Amino acid sequence: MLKFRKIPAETIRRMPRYLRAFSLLGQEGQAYISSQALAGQLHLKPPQIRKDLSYFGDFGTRGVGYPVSDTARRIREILKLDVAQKAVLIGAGRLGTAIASYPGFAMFGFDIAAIYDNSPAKIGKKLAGLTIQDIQTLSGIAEQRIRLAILAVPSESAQACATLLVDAGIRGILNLSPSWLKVPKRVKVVSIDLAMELGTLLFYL
Amino acid sequence: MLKFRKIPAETIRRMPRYLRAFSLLGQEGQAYISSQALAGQLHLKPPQIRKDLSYFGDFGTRGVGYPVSDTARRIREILKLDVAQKAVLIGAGRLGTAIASYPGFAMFGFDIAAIYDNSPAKIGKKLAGLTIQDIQTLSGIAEQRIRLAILAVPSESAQACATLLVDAGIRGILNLSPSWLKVPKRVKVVSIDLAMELGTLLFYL
DNA sequence: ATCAGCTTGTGAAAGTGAGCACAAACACAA
DNA sequence: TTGTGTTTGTGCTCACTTTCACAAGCTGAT
Repeated sequence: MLKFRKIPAETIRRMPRYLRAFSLLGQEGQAYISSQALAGQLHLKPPQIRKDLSYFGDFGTRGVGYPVSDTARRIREILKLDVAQKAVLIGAGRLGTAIASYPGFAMFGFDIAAIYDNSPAKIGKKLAGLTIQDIQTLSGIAEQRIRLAILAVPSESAQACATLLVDAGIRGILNLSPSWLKVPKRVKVVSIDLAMELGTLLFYL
Repeated sequence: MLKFRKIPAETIRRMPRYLRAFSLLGQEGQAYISSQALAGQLHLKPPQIRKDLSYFGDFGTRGVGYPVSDTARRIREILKLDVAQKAVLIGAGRLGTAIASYPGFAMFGFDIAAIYDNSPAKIGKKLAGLTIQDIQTLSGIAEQRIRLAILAVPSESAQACATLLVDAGIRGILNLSPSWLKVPKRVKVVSIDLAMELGTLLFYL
């Protein structure tokens, strides 16, 4: 039964990992998997997986485990990946190029629908099958119903781009620069800071 | 006074952000900054900053704040960045190329000293001033005293590369593929999973 | 139908981290 | 020297997260 208690942020973060695991198991033709077996693969504890999934309803069958394809489908719905999600990529530099062709997005039915940059040298060129467009024309994406953006620009330009994105109606930003973006509360930002992770590594060295 | 209590992992993760902030303030010529002013910049609460720094000793002066250049220097020591840290990059694909020229590393005195790949088409070519070497010759890095590796290969190859790295004496791995690496306990792994962050974003959309 | 063997879902406990509130300490003015 | 205003360092409390332990429920064999 679906609970109304608040779902922990950490649980949400793990859901894509579960989805990946269930998708892979489905491709291998496995019909069921127990929390214990899955925990072995993902290097988590079994109760954590059970509790995480239970926040969204009763996924499993006692004595049997979790039905692989059905659970994968339900997690896709939870993450809104049952419908193809379009995203816009800002920045066609080296990082943007890498992102544009990142194979990991495809598995999630994730689709980069447009690429923007501010460099005249890049505008008009092709990248991953898309024509790089002028960032000044960004407001045009409003009609395309794109709600997500991936921001792969230097940190100096990050805030300016973020403001443009918000004005263009974007609802979520994946920020790959080490800067904090000031956006309205309705817009969700997730930042990945390479140096931050590297620092962790160095300390424990 | 230096505490002997265990330092929270989350504190460690924030240290590189503090270092970046103090470095920038130093370049601007500011001599002191209070936890309140710094909290405003980093979007944290002042007590968090004070508590984080206090784990490593008494950095500040009451009534004045934190001495910018001195604190930056001490954080560099804590993160072992007072000596230039060499790292090896595995994977010269699009992501590897982006990493090789990522400007964020330079600020931290971080130095990519060698690049390896398994593709005959890439071996021998130049990337960011370095010649791409055959991954089969990876054991050669042992003499160079490189302790860190950045793993930018497809997830299928990640575990095989990680094993090679461990055998070559690497102590820390920054894993950019969405896979869990099985390594001896003495080796520290930090993974960045783009799809995981994206999933978070989608849920809150 | 009953029982043994698993596995899920979950209340409660333990562990971890964040934020408040205040004493201690410093600078500067009178 | 004393007083005012500021800022750090930290004990304590609250909130969040993980883990345990076990009842409830399913399967297949006897």
